[in-house]
Amino acid sequence: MSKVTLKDVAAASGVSYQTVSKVLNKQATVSPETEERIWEAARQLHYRPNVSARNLRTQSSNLIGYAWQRAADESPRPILDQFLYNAVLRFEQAGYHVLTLLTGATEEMDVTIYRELYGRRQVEGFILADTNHDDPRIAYLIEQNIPFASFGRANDAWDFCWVDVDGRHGMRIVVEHLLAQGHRRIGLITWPEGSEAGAHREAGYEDGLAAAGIALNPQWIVRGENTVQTGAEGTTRLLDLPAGERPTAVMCISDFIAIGALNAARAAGLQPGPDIAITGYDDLPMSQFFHPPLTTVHQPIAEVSLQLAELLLQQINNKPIAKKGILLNPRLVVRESSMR
Amino acid sequence: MSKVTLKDVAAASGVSYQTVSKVLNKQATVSPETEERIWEAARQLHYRPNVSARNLRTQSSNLIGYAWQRAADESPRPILDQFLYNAVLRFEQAGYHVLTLLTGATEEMDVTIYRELYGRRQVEGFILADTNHDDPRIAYLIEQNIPFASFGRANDAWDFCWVDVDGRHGMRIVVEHLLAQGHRRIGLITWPEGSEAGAHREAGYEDGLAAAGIALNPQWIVRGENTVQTGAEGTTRLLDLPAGERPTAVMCISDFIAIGALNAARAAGLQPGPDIAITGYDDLPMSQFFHPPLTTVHQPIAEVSLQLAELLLQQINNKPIAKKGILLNPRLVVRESSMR
DNA sequence: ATCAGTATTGCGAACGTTCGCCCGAACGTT
DNA sequence: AACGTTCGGGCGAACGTTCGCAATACTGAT
Repeated sequence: MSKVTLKDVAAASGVSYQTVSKVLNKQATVSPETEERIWEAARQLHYRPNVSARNLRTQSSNLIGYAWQRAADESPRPILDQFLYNAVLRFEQAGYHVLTLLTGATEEMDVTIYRELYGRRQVEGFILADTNHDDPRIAYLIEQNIPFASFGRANDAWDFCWVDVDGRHGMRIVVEHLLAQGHRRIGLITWPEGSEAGAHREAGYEDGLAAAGIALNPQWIVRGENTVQTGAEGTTRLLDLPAGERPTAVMCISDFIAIGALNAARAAGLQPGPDIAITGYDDLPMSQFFHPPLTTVHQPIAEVSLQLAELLLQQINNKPIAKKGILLNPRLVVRESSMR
Repeated sequence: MSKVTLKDVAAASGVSYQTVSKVLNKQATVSPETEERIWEAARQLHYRPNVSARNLRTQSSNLIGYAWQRAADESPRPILDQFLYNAVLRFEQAGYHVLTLLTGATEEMDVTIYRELYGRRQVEGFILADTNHDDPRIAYLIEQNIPFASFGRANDAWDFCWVDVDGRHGMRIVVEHLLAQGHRRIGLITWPEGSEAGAHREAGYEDGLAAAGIALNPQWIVRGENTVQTGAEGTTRLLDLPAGERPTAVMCISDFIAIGALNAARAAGLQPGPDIAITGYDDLPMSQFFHPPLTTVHQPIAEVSLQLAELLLQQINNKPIAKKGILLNPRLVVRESSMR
């Protein structure tokens, strides 16, 4: 049971072990009889190639690294899990496996794990997520010329492979939907400044208002971490504005925040939908079951991971890459939380 | 930049490459000066050991396989993600990395992926989740004597390493809580028969009723897949029972089902909590933000993954194992959905 | 009968480590 | 002055593949 090698198969079928290797890799010109004999022996002995030996010889590993970033607050990220699932799916089709790494809290340390894994030839490339402006990981990977592709953009000047969902467009269509519902005073609960994705989505909010000729009111914008509590406190603050300035609709930059907004609105005696419109962003699996069901923006996650995998595989195999950056469109999902 | 090997470091420091290996692995008796010279050269040249070569020589891979099962309905499993995160954390501390595999829909095919990966010496062991009675994967791994540890039990007669959360106890404390609230007619919405975890939880439900001297009413038990819809339909069915038999409390076997129950109860004009008690199981991150917040059972997931990793590492390193099965206690989390 | 040409298979080498054993020199001991 | 001991380090071998080229046998044509 222990370990059967090429030599064992060779001995069993009466040829040299190198010939066995060639036959098993379908790159030999041998007589049909010996070929069958070899295959039969391999089957009988349950031969499996040793990946370490193969990798050493071929100077490859067929492994992709994906570093999982976990926020300090332990909040899970259903989006990323779905993302990971689909990426793994694509990579396995291409004969690659995915190594799941963990990345610490400190940004500086991040780079070491990429450096080590690639330096040791353990992985052939990386998939990144949760990227940000001036992301040190991206800077490092570009500089070292290490194959990678990221979910999310970074600095515009940097030249690398990425796939992103157009948050600017996503937020804009939310605004347009709310305008169509007759809303004129629209609040926004968003993340702290400094987030690349956040900046794009905020731009979409501004675009939408500007297109409708509505002047931006700074008091309509509230910031906080990506928590339910932020949504609750932000909504309370917006509702405390004087009647003439108080928003009749609240856009949240994530479903997580939106659920806090829903709760706070109800606590204030308002029924989300008829009394105040509330929208989210991400379309978490649960969001359709909130009370009321949440209007939100759905991102084509499966498509993102597919394209990302494609980009990375092309780099690894030195294929020409048509377009390094791919921007996908999200889709508005209207539910009761924004219907009068 | 390409690839610097032991020989390069040896040439730079004027010793044989085997000596460099020993020094870098801290198992050499050399003079302090040469040692420092070697380290310095390794640092300057950015030497990183080639894992394939090392693995080939040492007959190890320092890799653990974890096969991710995805339900056909695409529903994500936040619990499992949290589980995976903590397991990876522990393994990385021990110098292992985790390979994330995908497992198809068909149960038979499952075994091949385990067979291949272990046979090719790509991984040294496996972590399993979502186990069931007569699980073919477990049967195979036991038979082949492949190191593994599973989240969840299987057949009692099988001897293998597992960690589980005591669902029987979990459901029982829910019953006791409801009894204390004055409920006597308690419904149960559960999975289809044939689930190991389901059977344990159902037993806890029965235990609790029996201890209180309440006869089990078959009509109180409704079954369906693990979806929100099941919860909604099940609740409606329970509420349709004649007044004398109609449950005043509905226990759900998962939070997913419970959210459907909450919605259906409200749709029937009942306020969850005062009018009808509803409980879940799992304590999803979102559950505390439902409307009303959901009473549920919290599982010590981080502890589960820690113990699981420990069990697997002990097997791999041929350490003696004190206890092959570890049963952890869950914790009741009382929220408004079950408070009058 | 000789020769080129092709079909089949063998062989040496290399990928980059780790491990056990050997060897020379320096040391102190009897 | 001869003899173990220890220290510092070198050397051969092996882990299991893949790959290019060499070698043999067999085919058909001249």
